[in-house]
Amino acid sequence: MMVKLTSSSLSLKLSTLLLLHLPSTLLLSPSLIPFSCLLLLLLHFPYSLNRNRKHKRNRLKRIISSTASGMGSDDDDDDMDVDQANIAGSSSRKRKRGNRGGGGKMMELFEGLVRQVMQKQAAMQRSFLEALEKREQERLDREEAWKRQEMARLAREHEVMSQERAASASRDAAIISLIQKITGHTIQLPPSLSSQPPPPYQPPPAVTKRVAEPPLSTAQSQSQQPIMAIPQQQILPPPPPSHPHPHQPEQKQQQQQPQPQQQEMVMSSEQSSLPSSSRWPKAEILALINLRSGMEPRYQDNVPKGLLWEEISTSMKRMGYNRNAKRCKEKWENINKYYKKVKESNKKRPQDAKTCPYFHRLDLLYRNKVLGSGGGSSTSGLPQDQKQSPVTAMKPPQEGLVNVQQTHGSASSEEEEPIEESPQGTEKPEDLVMRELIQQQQQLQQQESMIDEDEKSAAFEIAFQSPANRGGNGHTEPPFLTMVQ
DNA sequence: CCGTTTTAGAGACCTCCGCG
DNA sequence: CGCGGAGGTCTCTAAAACGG
Repeated sequence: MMVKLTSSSLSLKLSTLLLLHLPSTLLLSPSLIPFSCLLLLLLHFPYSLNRNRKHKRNRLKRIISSTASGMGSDDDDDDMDVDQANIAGSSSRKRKRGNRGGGGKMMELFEGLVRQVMQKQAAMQRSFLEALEKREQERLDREEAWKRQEMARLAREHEVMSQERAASASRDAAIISLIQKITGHTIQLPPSLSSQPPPPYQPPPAVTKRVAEPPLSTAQSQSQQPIMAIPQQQILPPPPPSHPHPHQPEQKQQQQQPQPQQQEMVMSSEQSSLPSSSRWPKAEILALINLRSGMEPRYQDNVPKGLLWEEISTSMKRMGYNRNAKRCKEKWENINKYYKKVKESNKKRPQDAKTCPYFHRLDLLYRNKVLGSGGGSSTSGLPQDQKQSPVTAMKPPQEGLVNVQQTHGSASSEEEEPIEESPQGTEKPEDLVMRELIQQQQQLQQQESMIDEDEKSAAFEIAFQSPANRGGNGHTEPPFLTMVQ
């Protein structure tokens, strides 16, 4: 009876302990599994006692006593002890002696075992929590280090940007002073640009995007100052109209106009490698207009036109376009013819002017009297608004400045007429180059007398450094500060 | 998406006219 | 009469438009 009570109370304790601790114990420590199996086996005993009380009471006593004696020496042999107790019925007399006081020992034994389990589990929980805390601390340390690195990087970038901005500002100042010295005019800088304080910080993605945009300018692209358009227009390249040697102006142009020529050469390289087809590529037409308009002043006298077209053909061949003089002359007449035809008919042309990209150039040439009565065309068919007096054709530098400011997107209706039908936003780089060339030629005639040779060459260099980098839409910055470097 | 049709741009050639 | 410029016309071609 005492054994029964003891067993039932012990089973209650063990079941509670097992419910509380056994799952985690089993999970955390595989070495404790045999011991847990023993506990489960012990939980089964009350049912057995209830079923066969009379028959199995002695048997239970034997089992418990044998188990207690066996577990004292070796925990691993618990199952074997139970089986041995069941089997060894013949040696019951020996085991009766050892049965006295077995309940108290078992209690102590199981309590000790439970305590061990709980201690082990607590130790494992502590180590687990310590590991978690350690990992969390490491993660926080890494985050802190990364934040510090990011802050340092941003600070470095900001500093570099500030330095670049300062350098470009100093270059601008030097160039503007030089231009003022050359031209004798005081340059009115746009207040938003001249007095613009540097922004406190620009996010790096925007800066990198802007730097990557202009393909030809590398170091100057950071300056991002449309200011540079002003000196470009006030400094004039000197293609001398009355030069004794007809070939030299083109050579000079090609030497001192590296970027536009490079552009055109790149554009024409794939075309010029092959014999020129019947169709004139756009770059070729533009080159023809450029050459023809550039030679116009030299052939206004009694010079035979055959020489002119031979020279143009030679220049075209130098640029990679294989066109003979007859073809050049024919093409020139055709484009003028078509231009006038369209102008007379007032036909609505598509704004993109994809098929006739040189219209605005011709428009400008006619308007500026670069192409006057000669040049394979007459102004008889032109609309009246395109006929201007030579006074308006020879614009002072300030008008050129206005023109370029329009080119760069600033809205100004002061010009007598929009340059052409195409909006400013769709203008292409070569168009800008051509327009600048024309304006430079006009302004040159005015300023030739007041510019000595050294200043002229310097101005020429400055002016021709930039046009190809100005981009077509006015969004890219004109990096004319290449000359400073 | 693909084939066909339409349309405008452009090349080539010719003729006419003015001028020296 | 030769030369240069202008005008006209034919033809080709590429892009746009359109329909199945």
